[in-house]
Amino acid sequence: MNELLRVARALGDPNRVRAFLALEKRELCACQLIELLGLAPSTVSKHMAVLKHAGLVDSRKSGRWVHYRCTGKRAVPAVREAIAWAHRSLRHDPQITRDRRRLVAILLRTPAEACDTDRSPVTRRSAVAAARR
Amino acid sequence: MNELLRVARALGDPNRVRAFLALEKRELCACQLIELLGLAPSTVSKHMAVLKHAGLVDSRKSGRWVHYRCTGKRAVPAVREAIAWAHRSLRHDPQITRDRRRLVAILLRTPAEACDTDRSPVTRRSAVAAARR
DNA sequence: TCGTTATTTCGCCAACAAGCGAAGTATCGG
DNA sequence: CCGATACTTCGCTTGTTGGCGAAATAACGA
Repeated sequence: MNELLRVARALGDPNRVRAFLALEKRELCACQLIELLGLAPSTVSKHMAVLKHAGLVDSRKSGRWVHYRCTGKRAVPAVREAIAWAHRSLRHDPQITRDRRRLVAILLRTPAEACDTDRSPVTRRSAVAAARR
Repeated sequence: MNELLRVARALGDPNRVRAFLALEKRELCACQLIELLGLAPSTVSKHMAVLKHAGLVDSRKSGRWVHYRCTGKRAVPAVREAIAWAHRSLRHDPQITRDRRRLVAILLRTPAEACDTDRSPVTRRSAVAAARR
C-alpha cells in the first residue's frame, strides 16, 4: 500500500497540488513553478521531489534547466487513476483557475529572460495557446 | 481544493487506509476496528473522525455502538472517484489481505461478547460469508 | 440509581512535514 | 578557468499529526 500512501500524501499539500495541476497541459521548468507558487526555490525543489517519488511527475534535464512533466498515461494504472481523480476534481477550482491565468503571464514573460532561451518563438506561442485552453 | 486535500490526507495514513478498506464490504462498529488495528480506542476514534470529515465514511449510532460504513455510491462524485481508486489499488495488497482474514475471526468472535448482541445468527453468518469473499 | 460498557474529548509527547536561507553541485558564457 | 544562473541538499525552526492514557459522555442492565 506504500504506493497509494505516497500518492495520497503527495496530493495532501495545497502547493504540491497547484504545482501538479500546472503541469496538466505542458511541462514547466523549476523556475516557472517557483514563480507560480511564490515559494523559495529550495521549498519547490522538495515539493517536486515528493511528487516525483510518488510517480505523479517526472523530470528531464536540459542544460541548466530541469523540466517537470506529469507522468499522465505513462504512469502505472494505480497512479494514473489518481491523476485522473485530481485533474477532474480540480477542473473548476478557483485557485487552480487563478494559477492557469498567472501561468499565461509567466509563459509570456519568462522565456525572454530565463528558462527557455532555447525555445523558439513559435513553440513559445503554442505553449501560451495551450495555457489559455 | 479543500475537499481533495481532506480526502488525500485521510488516505495518507496506513492505519486509516486499513480501517477504510475494512469497511469495503460491510459496516463495522468501532470496537471491531479497534481490535483489527490494535490501537487505543481514542486513536481509532480520531482516525474515524478524519475519514468521516473527508466524506469517505459515515456512521450510525445504534445503542451503545457506533457503526461505521463506507459512503460508497452515496458519496459526491469527487470522493466516489477516490474511493474507487483506493479500493482498486489495494485489492491485492498483502496487509489488506491479512486484515480481511483477521476480520473473519473478529466477526466470528466478537458478536457473542460485544458489539452486535442485537444481530441475529443468520445475519452474523452472512456477514462472515461476505468477509470471506 | 449505580455500575458497566462503548465511544469521544482532552492534554500531553515524540515524530514528521513545510518553510526558509546558506552552502553545494552542475552547466553555460565569456 | 571564472562568474553567473538553475537547481538541490543541508541545517534549522515552527506547526501539524499520530500515538497514548485519563477523564468525560452516553446508553444499557440490574
